[in-house]
Amino acid sequence: MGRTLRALLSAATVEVAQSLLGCRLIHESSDGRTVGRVVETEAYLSSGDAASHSAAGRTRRNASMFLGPGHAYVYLIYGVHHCFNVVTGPVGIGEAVLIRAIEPLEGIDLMEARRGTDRTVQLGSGPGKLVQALGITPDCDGRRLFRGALRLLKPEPSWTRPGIVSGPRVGIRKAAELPYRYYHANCRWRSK
DNA sequence: GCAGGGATTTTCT
DNA sequence: GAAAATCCCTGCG
Repeated sequence: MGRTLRALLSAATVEVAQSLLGCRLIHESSDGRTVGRVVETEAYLSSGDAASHSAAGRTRRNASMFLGPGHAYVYLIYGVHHCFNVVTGPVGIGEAVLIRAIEPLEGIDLMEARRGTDRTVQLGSGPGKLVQALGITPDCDGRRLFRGALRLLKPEPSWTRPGIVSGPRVGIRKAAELPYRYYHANCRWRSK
């Protein structure tokens, strides 16, 4: 047996960002069940990372980043969209992995209805898009991801991981040179 | 196909 | 006042 999900999420954040690739993100809502496979992530650290929301300390908005491994951090971006992160690092430290893209696996009809498109490739190819497709809402912020309506699962044992590529993070100016974005090579589901 | 701009809230300077 | 871990629509070719 490999590591438990709990152990996997307790590793160093840049390692978790890579281990999360291939994991499944499941949301059971009153509308139905949707499942996506994580294919693109970004790590945000607690020190030496000016782009991290935790860089200036704890605020009401980023409080969930400090709750410890396996919590959800959901925040509003550009006043319009929400982004979903998996909190990492010890309690009180303030690190997280932004989920930037998923491959739709189950509940694709529901995802298309939520997104208002029948273009399956665009259901999860961006951090705001996947939040909308999975029906993740701000009240998911701070919740634990090991059980409950919104949860993470490790990849199926039969699943084989494609090669992992890293590069600069997207949409930031500070610390933009740090190669903390990870994604599967040759993956049609990642963001553009 | 690609560039440009609007939406709209929180945070920091 | 401006930037921000974004997305979508428009106009133009």
